Order: sequence, then structure tokens, then C-alpha cells
Amino acid sequence: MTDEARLRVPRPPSLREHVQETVRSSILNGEFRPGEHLIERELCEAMQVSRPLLREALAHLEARGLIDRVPSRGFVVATPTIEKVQALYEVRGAIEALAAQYFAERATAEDVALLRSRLEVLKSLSDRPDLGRVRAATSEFYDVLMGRCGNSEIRTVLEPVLDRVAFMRTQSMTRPGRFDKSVAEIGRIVDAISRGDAEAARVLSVEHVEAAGVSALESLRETAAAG
Amino acid sequence: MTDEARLRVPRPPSLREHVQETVRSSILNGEFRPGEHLIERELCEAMQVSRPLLREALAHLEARGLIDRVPSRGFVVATPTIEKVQALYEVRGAIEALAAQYFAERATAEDVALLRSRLEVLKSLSDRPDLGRVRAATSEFYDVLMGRCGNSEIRTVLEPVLDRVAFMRTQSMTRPGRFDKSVAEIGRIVDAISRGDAEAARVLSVEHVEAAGVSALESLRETAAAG
DNA sequence: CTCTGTCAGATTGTATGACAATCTTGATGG
DNA sequence: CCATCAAGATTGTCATACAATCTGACAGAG
Repeated sequence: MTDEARLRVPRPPSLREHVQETVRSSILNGEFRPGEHLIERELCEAMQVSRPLLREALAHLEARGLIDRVPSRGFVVATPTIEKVQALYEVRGAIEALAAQYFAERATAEDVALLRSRLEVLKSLSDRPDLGRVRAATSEFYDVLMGRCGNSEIRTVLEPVLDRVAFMRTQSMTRPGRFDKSVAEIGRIVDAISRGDAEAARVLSVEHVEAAGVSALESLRETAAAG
Repeated sequence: MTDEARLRVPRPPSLREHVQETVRSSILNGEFRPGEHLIERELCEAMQVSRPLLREALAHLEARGLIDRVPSRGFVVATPTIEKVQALYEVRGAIEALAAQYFAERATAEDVALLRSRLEVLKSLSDRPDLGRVRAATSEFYDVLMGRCGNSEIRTVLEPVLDRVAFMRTQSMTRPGRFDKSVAEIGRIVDAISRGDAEAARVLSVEHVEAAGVSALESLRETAAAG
């Protein structure tokens, strides 16, 4: 298995994969708005791919909940309603809590040190929160947490959930004070992990995501009221 | 939203949807074995559909983790390794625990009564465990639990996880004594829910799925050793 | 006899073009 | 102003095609 991973030769990403990722990121960064109708011919022309290929990619994204299929109308970008976002944050909390718990129980000292170093990067950004850097640092922190918690499937399950609240997340992060609070909460989680206190890590994670959810819902309500 | 649901006119399932479900159930009931290579032309002929349509369906199933794509070789049925099954059961435990917890916190007395009635059906099957009935009754129990726990996304997230251990589940259910134990555990969860004891419902759920996982891993090891 | 290189066949990755069914839109007529 | 209908746009699905890649078999070299 180690050999398998070590010897693997990097394949160029297939065209379909590329199409998929392009559409995905366009949705995640808000280029395609919730509810927007994705017109196949337009996308094909823009990306210079065939319709079957595009539809394969869209089928994939549909399965992940990023877009919805309306019969005879095609694909539309999924719209995050208040109820859905609330529910997604609850699920996200449970899964992240599991990761934190297992990390506390299973990770090596080296893993913990690596996690802490990622936390330090986040802390260093507190002064001047540049959205791009914040996203990158957050994602690197979670890469370590998910990748070394001893459960390889947590990532698989969590990814679609995160995708579906991605837009919300960046909005909530830019709310005044939220980023600092968030980093402080994450700090307490890492502390619990360092102590090997799995139960505290779990509970703190639930609370952390709960707080993030409240913040996300606030900005969702605002934009709903404004728009 | 209620109107939307109430007024919805039933559409005949699209061809693609049908193809998808056919392949899915063929995998779930073991007709296609783990690791088996799915040859597109063969499937197209068998189901009398075009290749683009089939590939759309397969892309969907790939996103749900039921099949894997091997570059230039196409699709193969995902193989449940011991590590993966272990990890999936851990995740499943966390999500089902969340459902049980929320059910205890949020469900109405009517919901609880309905859940208990589904439990009684399960209990009544203890004498003569017919696999088909067991599966049906289990699925109906979970339909109530997931559908009325007040979080609509739990189902979405849990479904792929259950699909990926579906084969394991039926194997583990047929192990001597496991079904009775399982029903007893579920009974204790329902009891906790009835008392409104969310924390107990959560912990008991984690333990229940843990036990189910142990049983599944045992039968997986056996078949791995035998095959 | 084993290893290596090569070639034919099988299969995937992707494209083109087509057409009926359905939806949307705008025009027409009352 | 409203109802009706026709035209256009878009999806759902198909058949076909072809290059790239993989597989397996076979032949030749050591």
C-alpha cells in the first residue's frame, strides 16, 4: 500500500475531471449563483467540450448535491435555504467532532505538532484577514485534521457537506469578529487534542461548528432580506 | 414548501434514473461483485440504452462511492477493505447518533409512537429472521428515524455511507444471534428517545453501530479468509 | 525455459450530429 | 387585459465514430 502510493505516477487529469472541477469551483466561488440555470450548450461552448462529457460532469456534481436536476429544465445551482444550511451545519458539526475526537485518540505527537503549526498560521492571519489566505490556511488546517485522524472516510463524507456551505462559509468568515473568535475556538480544540482529551475535543468541535452555523445563518438572513 | 410537496405531480422516473437504480441495486445485492469490471458496452446492451446515458448514471454512482474509476480501464465496483469498512462504520455511528439525539430532542409524541411501532415490527421478526423482511423492516425503522429527526440532510449524507456497507450489513445480520442483539440495542435507543434522554440516545446509537461494525468486520474477515 | 518486446483486439475517452418531447416566450386575438 | 397558440429554445436520448490506451497472446532472445 505504501509502495502503491509511493510509486504512483501522476496522470494528467482527464478532461472530464477538469470540466467537473471548473464547474464546481465556479459554483463555490459564487460565479454561478444559487438557482441559476446551467445551460448545457453554453457551457459546452465556453469549455470546448462535448455535451455528453459535460453531462457526465454535471451528473457527478448532482450526486454531490451541488446542483439540482429539474425535469425537462435541466440543471440549476442548488439553493441553500435556511433549513438546509442549518441542517448541514449540524451534520458538519457531528462529522468534524468525530475527526477531532479520533485525532485526540489516535494521532502521534508528530501529527499534533503539525496540526498546531497549521493553527499558528491561522493565528498569524488574525491581524489582517485576507480572504484568500484565510481560506488557504483553513483548508490546510483541515487537511491535517481529516488526513491524520485515522479515519480515511471522514474526508469523503465531509467534502460534499463543506461544498454545499462553501459560499456561506466565506460570507460568515468576513463578518466582523467572527474570524478571531473562530481561531480562538479552534485553538481550544487543538489544546484539548494536545492533552489527549478526546471528549473535550469532540464537544468543543460541536460548539465551534454550531457558532459558525449561527454566524452563517445570520449572514444568510441578511442577504436574503437585502436581495 | 408544503404546497410544493403536496402539489407535486408524480413524474415517471427518467430513463437515466432507472438505469442508475438498476446498476445500484445490482451492486447492493451482490450481483456485481466488489472489484468487478463494469464493461460499458455489455451494460448498454443488457439495458438497451446508449453509452452516454449509461456513463451519466455511472458518473453519479462514482460520486456516491459505489464504483471507482480506473484511468483508461473504466469503472469497477468499489472494494470494501477492512480499513474502509471500519472507517465507514465509525462515520455511520456518528451520523446515526446525531439522528437519534435530534429525534429525542425534537420529535413529537406522535413521531415517537410511530418509531416504536416500527420497532415492534422488528421485534416480531426475531423468531424467524427472513432476510427480506428484516431488510424491509429495518429500512422502515430508519425511514422514520431519519425522516422525523428534524434534520433533512442527515439522510442525504448517510445514504451513500449505508450503500457502501450494504453488502456487509446483510452478511452481518445473518450471523447467529446478531439480529436479536441488534434489535435489543435498538430497543434501548428507542427507550432513551421515549424518555427524551438525547444524550443516552446518542451514546447508545454509537455503541449500537460499533457493535454492528464489529460483527460486519468479523464476517468480512471470514469471507476474506475463505475466498 | 524464462524474460522481453511487439502486435492485434478490446475498451475507454471524447466528439459530432440528430431528433422528439417539453418548456418558455412572445404574438395574436378576443 | 386575459386567454390561446405558435415559434424558438432547451433538454433527454440515441447512433456512430475514432484516437488513445490497455490486455493478452505470441514470438524471439538470452
